[in-house]
Amino acid sequence: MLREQARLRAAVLARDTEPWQEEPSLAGLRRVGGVDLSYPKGDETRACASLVVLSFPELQVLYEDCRMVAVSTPYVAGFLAFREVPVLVEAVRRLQQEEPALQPQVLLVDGNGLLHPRGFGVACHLGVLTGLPCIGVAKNLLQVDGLVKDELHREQIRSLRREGDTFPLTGSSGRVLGMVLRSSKNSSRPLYISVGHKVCLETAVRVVRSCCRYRIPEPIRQADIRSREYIRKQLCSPLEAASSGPQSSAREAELGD
DNA sequence: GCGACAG
DNA sequence: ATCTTGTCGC
Repeated sequence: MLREQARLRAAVLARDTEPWQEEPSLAGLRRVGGVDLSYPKGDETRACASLVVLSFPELQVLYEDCRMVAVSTPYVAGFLAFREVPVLVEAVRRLQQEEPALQPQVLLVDGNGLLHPRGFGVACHLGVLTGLPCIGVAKNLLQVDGLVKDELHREQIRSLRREGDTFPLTGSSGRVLGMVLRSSKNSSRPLYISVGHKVCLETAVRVVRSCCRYRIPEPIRQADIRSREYIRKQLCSPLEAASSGPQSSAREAELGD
């Protein structure tokens, strides 16, 4: 997996590539996508993956795809992409095939982009494999390249008084790996924004800010709501499967031999 | 052994 | 990620 990350990392573009990104007002941006996965509590093999596309700047849901999928790899810190990206790439392909006109101009991804142990988080990974501009949006700081959640960091967070306030995350390497953003006037908990693919950090922060009705940007929030609701329902309704039992592969495997 | 550990 | 209720505030 290390080899694979290094190979794909070479294809990451950390700068803007589209006309609307040159516009401080984001004029020309019409569709923003969001992805998220939710997991049933005990099950390590399945998940509900959802991809939504919202209109911009209205933030109305134009497209939604939410379904149970099989996940192959377990979650390992630093390798989240290997667990979540495969099914998300499938979701993007379905969208491109079934509703090409609703293709998002940028995708908000749960997790980090360049703010990663090897500079290639899930937002970069998904971006490279889909070719879509991606932005990493993490709810927690991944301590990397000298960045730590010490008292100084907490003080910097306290200094973010108004929504939209930010401060850069500069690693000991001198590189700015991401931006801490206060996305809501209500919550003092910030968001950790980083470049995923084909978007510069400044544009990334601008987009996320413009998508926040609450702390979590609307595209990701809508994807999150849908996937966890799907899990919640199917977790509370194994009752109605009792009437006509067509599924009995487990019993066949037992008695068959 | 101790602490970290996106989702 | 998931386990979990009420509660305080606008």
